[in-house]
Amino acid sequence: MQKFIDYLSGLAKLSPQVKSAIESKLIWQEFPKKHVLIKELSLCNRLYFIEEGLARVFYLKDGKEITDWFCSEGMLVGPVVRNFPQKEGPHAVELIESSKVSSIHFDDLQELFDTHHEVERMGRILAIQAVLFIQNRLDSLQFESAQQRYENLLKTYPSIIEKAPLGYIASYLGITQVTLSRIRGSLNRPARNSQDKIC
Amino acid sequence: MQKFIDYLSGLAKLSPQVKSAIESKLIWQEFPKKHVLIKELSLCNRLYFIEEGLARVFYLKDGKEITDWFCSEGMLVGPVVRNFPQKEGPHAVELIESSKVSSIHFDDLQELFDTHHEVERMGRILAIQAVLFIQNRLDSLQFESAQQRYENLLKTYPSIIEKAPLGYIASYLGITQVTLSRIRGSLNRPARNSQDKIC
DNA sequence: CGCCGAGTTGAACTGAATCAAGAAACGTGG
DNA sequence: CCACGTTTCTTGATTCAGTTCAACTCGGCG
Repeated sequence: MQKFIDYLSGLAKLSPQVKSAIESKLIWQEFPKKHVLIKELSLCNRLYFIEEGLARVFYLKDGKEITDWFCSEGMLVGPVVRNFPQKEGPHAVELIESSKVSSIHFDDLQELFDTHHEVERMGRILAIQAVLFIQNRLDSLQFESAQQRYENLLKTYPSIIEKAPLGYIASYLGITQVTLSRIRGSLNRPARNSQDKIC
Repeated sequence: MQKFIDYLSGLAKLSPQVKSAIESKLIWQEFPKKHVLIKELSLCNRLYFIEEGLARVFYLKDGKEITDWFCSEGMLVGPVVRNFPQKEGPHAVELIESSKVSSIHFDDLQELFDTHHEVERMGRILAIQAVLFIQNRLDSLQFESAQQRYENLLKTYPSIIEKAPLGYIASYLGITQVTLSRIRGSLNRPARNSQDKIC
């Protein structure tokens, strides 16, 4: 719970009384692996913060599950990211690992926005961060090859690659399982030339 | 100038005194075609609103100009979109047509954020809109073919296609001029089958 | 033991990039 | 106003990354 507050006050300065106002609205929960944290983002009325664990945000596209986000420790999930007012499609959030989460009701958040200028500012900065984050993904999708994108993910979020199954990662990267498998293969094989004697 | 205020108050309710506080900070300018409105987004200290005309935001990538945004009437350009604090690369903004713009200094904007909760909220909502906008582009880049993307642009912003040269549009869509030219060709040709006698 | 989902591998196919050469349009200066 | 070079656009041939379809492997589990 403290982590959540710390995260938020890292975005914008929050006075002690605002912090405790936020804190009084938070709840803390622990859920097992595969728990469905949010069934449909558009109907979801809580904003979650992953204290520990790993979740994935996904949706159905032509009958296939598309992962469009992994939420690891210290990240937010909820209607803020994809949905404003309450529009947009049926994105769901499922836990990949058993996880500890803090959350706040959207109505409470809205009230905090109304009553505290500081919170509103925090919300603005949060949204701007989201812009920058997505901008990054856009650039990587536009200019990098599948392999480069995989390597970047490997660099920035190695934990995701260890924990999430291949198919999820592939759809997050915007490629097929098959391609991702080949990339992995080609990433391992070249090493042999120098050291191993396999032949 | 009024358009700018109207646009902003369309995002969040602004009281008359806040409106006039904003208005007092605005300046209005007119520039000819090809005028460089912003040389480097990262150094830019004004937020512009296109009242009339058309601009493009672009940057250099491996020696090539990449257009990453067209700003037509009723849109904002400036450090808000791509740059927060003052980081990020050398994005520039050039006018494609002669244009009329309103603008506000970033320091003034910051002051308005500080002094008026309403303005802060407006800023938050603006950022969220940017998130949704980019999210859309991301989805279209991930799932749509070059042709679909072109057709969508044609539907949503036909004016851009009329006014901007091919190369700009292509790099905005994330494809080459060559491909875009072929798409155009294939979009015209099939019509012949039904009506014309060319053979 | 055989089934099942997850991952790997092969072969054929495809959308778009690249390279390269023309054609059209667009100033700019004589 | 025409001749010129320059940029913008079109078209063809080739290449390549990544998809699709399909078969096959492997570890786990009823």
